[in-house]
Amino acid sequence: MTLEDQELKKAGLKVTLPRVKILQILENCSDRHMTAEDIYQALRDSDGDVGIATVYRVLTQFEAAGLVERHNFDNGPAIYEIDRGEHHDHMVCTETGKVIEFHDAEIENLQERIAAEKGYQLVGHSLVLYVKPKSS
Amino acid sequence: MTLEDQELKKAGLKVTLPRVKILQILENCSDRHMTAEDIYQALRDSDGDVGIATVYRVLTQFEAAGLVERHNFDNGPAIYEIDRGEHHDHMVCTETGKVIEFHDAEIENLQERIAAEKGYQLVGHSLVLYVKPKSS
DNA sequence: AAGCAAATCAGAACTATTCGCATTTGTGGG
DNA sequence: CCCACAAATGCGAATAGTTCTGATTTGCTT
Repeated sequence: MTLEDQELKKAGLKVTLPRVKILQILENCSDRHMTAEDIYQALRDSDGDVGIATVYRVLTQFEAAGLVERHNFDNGPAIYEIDRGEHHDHMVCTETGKVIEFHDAEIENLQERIAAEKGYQLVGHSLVLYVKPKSS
Repeated sequence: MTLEDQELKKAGLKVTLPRVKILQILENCSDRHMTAEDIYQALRDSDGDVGIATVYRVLTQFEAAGLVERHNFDNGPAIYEIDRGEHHDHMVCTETGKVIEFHDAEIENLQERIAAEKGYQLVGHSLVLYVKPKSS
């Protein structure tokens, strides 16, 4: 029983081949941020016959189970990353496409305060900074 | 020559019926935030025969001309609003769908600083707070 | 090892948006 | 004021991303 198997069990999900493989791909990918299509290609390149529909279905379940997070940058496809329990926001380089994670406690606090000022309770947020290399 | 006509001329766009009507709809809509489909329906209800493709085309041109702003909330359709030149971010009520605008100079500054710290220059950002009524 | 619910596959369907092309519509020049 | 011509439009088809459907397979329970 591998580590991935245990994670799936813990999440109350049956341990199937597609699920294990997708979890491994997400854990081993270099920059931690992949689209469903990226994962589908990675599966295809390695061996198996996993349909794109399964990739989406599994990712949605993983999200519901708290194993991965889904983000929507601008208008492209959604990107997925392993949820390590450390909340962070993203910065995307408009020239290289590079994704950088960051966390700022002050911004988080201000968000709470702004919601409260308008009579609401914050339940979530999405913050993406679009940036370019300093000198260009 | 109406006000809308002048705005279009100033933006270097030919004054056509679809463009004038779409601009009016956006200016008169109650909460200032509409999807392309909303606008298409509003046109349909009033009278004319404007295709959905034209609605999208015109909105894209308006955006390029700085007349409207497009925003992508989560994974639904894009929403459009008249650009009054006052930058603001959005808060969306997860229960009522209500959209509330806000602006916070401090958050804006922090964003600049964070980008700079990582060696980048901020070129844009997207911040959406998902909220619910305080007592529920 | 058998049974059964859960998961998967392939392909169709769906939503949001854009494209191609034949037709129509504004606009500047005469 | 009218004409010509580029620009804009309408419609339907195309695309991208994602979800659904229904028949088949797979993994957990005993």
